[in-house]
Amino acid sequence: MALATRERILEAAGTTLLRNPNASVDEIAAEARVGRATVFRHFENRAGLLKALASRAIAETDRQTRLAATDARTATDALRLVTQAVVRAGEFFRYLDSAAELYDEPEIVEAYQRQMSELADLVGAAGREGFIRPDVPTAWVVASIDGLIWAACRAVGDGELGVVQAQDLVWETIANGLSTEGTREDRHSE
Amino acid sequence: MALATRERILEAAGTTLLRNPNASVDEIAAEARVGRATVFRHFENRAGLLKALASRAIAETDRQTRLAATDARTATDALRLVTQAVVRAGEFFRYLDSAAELYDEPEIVEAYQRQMSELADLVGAAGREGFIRPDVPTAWVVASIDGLIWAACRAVGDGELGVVQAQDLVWETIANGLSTEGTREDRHSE
DNA sequence: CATCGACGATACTGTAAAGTATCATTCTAG
DNA sequence: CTAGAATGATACTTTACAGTATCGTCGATG
Repeated sequence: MALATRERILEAAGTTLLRNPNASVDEIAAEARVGRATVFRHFENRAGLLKALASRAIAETDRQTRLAATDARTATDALRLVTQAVVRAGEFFRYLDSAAELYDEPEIVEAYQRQMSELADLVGAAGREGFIRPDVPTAWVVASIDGLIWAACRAVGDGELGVVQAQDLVWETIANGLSTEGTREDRHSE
Repeated sequence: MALATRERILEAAGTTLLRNPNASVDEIAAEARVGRATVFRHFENRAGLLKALASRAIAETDRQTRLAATDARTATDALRLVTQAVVRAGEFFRYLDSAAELYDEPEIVEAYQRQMSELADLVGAAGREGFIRPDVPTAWVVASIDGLIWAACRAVGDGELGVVQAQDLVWETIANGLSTEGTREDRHSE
């Protein structure tokens, strides 16, 4: 079936490119257990394949975040749900870490900036609810949430943490940091 | 001068590879304002250049962290100083984000794992001092510190934050998170 | 059973970049 | 001033990979 094949190729591209961002079409086709020519039957060229893969990641992230945002009653809650949704979608975009070729795909860059800007809006709204410390620059809030999501996706991908556990830890770290100081009574080791 | 030329090439490689991880030797040579052949006079091949660049980043990070660690009176303080030292050294290794070719340089991989393991040791010691919440897995503490350092280096490189500001924000976020909830004033040792 | 479309295999071309070789030039130490 | 070393420029070879074309096979569908 055409659709199943296309999906197999995208899936294989994701895992192969995560292992080696410069993987050739040969390698991707081999991973998908598909002839190399078939890849070019489904995608105009290598760049088209990468673009389709990125679009899939963006769409999946959008789907997860919109789904999450509808459940939120406050901006703070929305920020939490969206953050955790992105962690859940992490497996779809983790390969993008090293996808330098996509920097000059305006459609992809624009989508990334839109998602970042939506995150910044959410941070702003949560700040107006008093959730975010006023002395921390918004740029840092956004950047650090991004960094923590990245760390969580990586930890999940490496099998160090489960998805749910990672989701909780990300939010806990955002909200309260890692320290016992100020948030809980001081305790000594286990 | 041979040394100055070699240094110019390394510098140019850093900035060029940050912009485009797949940059050719041509581009690097052009950025260094040096003939392409000269690059091959100073480095055996492209991989050798990347390896030298990575070694330089590792050495610089080691230098900064060891310098910082000597000033520390407690493990918690050492963790803070080392974290901030790595942020300071960030410009040297930020290009490594997308340096997939280095994954099969055992010397480089081993150095990276050593640095991560030293960080884990420091986290463990800080935990025994009661600084780290006992309910947070060490793997997550290490991963999230890594993620926050990464975010800080990126923000500095993009001009969003100054180095000192980023150093403070990283530690503040590690210690207390971003939220006003449940957190008191932060403790700085200086 | 016959047809049509998707696929695998393979061979071919074109190109970009790595790496090598050579020679003229420039810089520097003595 | 001169010899030797470092460099720039350039031309060349080789290789890896993208992309195209072709043909035979397999499988579903009518």
